[in-house]
Amino acid sequence: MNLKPLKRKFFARNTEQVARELLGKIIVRQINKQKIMARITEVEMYRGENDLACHASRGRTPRTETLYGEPGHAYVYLIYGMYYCFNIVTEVKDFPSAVLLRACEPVSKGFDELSLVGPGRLCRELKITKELHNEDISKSKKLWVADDDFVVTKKEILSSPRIGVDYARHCTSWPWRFYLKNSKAVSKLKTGSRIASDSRA
DNA sequence: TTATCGATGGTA
DNA sequence: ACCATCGATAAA
Repeated sequence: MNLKPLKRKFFARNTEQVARELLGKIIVRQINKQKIMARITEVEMYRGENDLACHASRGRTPRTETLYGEPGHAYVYLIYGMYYCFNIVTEVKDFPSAVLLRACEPVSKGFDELSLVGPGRLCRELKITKELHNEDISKSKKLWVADDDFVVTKKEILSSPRIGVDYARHCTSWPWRFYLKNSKAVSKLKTGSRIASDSRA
């Protein structure tokens, strides 16, 4: 398994391309020499101030400063008072964009099949907290993404609207959620069935 | 099976 | 007053 970190160049590209290529990669979380690993199965992209679902849609604030910073840094924030969400900043400095990691399937032992599904659960299980906010994951010893030479073809990737952004008006329907068709470890909106627009290729 | 609700705190 | 969530519970 190739656990070398993806470099900044990987993240310094078009956000959709980065989002799609992150699928199948491995998140490595190292806590004193102990590595927890998980394969990315579901992501969402948030791009620019014109994306009403993006935290930067209301401009540059102390909170969103990291989104405007160098690509390859972690944007970690607290949601609903009790969960963290982990994003990776993309593109170029001063343009706010990132990819939210929504679900993984376990690579390390000791995880239930679905315990890493959902952005809040993923962070809880990988122990990603505000301590890692703004961490440079191209250089970090605590958190990075490894290529693992895992091959994902275009056909294996599906897209849908993003989850939980009903407030984002015309941006709500943008198909900026990407996930692996063949993975069980993707979030479901309603019990049993995947959401309607999941069928697009 | 689907719907609703409470926990809990940073942000603007 | 929101909110890129989750888990529990109730209703049907």
